[in-house]
Amino acid sequence: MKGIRIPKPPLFSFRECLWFLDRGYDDCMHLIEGEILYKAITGPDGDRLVFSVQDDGDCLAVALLQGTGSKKNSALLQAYVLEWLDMERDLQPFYQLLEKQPPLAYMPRQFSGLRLVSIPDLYEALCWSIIGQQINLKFAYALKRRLVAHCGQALQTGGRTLHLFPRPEEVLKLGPETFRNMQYSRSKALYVTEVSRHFAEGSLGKAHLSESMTYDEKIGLLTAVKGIGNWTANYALMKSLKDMQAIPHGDAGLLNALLQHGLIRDKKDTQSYERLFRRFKGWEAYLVFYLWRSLAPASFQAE
DNA sequence: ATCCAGGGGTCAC
DNA sequence: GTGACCCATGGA
Repeated sequence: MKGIRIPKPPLFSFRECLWFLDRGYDDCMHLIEGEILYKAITGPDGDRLVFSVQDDGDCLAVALLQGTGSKKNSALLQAYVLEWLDMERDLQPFYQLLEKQPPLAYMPRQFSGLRLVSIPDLYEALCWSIIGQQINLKFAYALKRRLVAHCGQALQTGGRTLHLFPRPEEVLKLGPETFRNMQYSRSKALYVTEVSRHFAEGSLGKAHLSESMTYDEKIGLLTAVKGIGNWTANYALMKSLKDMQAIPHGDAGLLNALLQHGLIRDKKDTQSYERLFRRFKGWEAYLVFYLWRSLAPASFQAE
């Protein structure tokens, strides 16, 4: 297969996306070397693919490093990258809204071209959001790495190791002792198991959250699962289904960012909170993502 | 030492 | 519907 070239849309910055993926945490689901991004995914027929993405002028260059170079896989990779880096969205209306809010007006310039980097695999997104509940991110990434190392598949390519997120069936094989050894709390272990069971049984999946459903219906479906609360449901809708209405209400980082920008007086200032999000109707998830972006430690701010 | 981290469940009122 | 409490661990 020849490499794929994907034209970059306006207001797209691979560097900003790369910055997000490499913002100082030890994420085991991709690898970054210099300006090259590596990832492994599983195709619909179980094909395991390793690929790289890098900037190439007015395009992104995607190269298949491991797996069958079929036309089908080529199309799959292209679709995956488009979705992963949210390349098919016109950010112009969002930037216009930001510019109307003085505390946020710097964002279109400072974070220009940053896309909502997603987690296309809903199962992975839900597991990750459960793992990340309440604990600091560094510890959360360590917990994820242990789970992936324990029951995910590792692919070796040219001296690099890329991991596939475990299948729910693999996670269901883990006993309580294994989770405890990985420093999962009993609740976390239970919630991850519950989600795995639903996916393994086919009672939950992306197909259950069709685009014809309303936002409230999707939230209701997700929060019916033990361990998925309002925050987690919204996080998953935002990061996996890219539902622009999704807001992880109560999120500590979100509230801190709003405070820092003077957009709310305190963490109970629901009036200002709701007024702000009303102004960003249709772009709520992007606003949250950009606010999170603004929280980056100075050492990881882009130059 | 104390509080907070990209929360959620449970139970009392 | 709201509030207190627990879970578990690491970082500041």
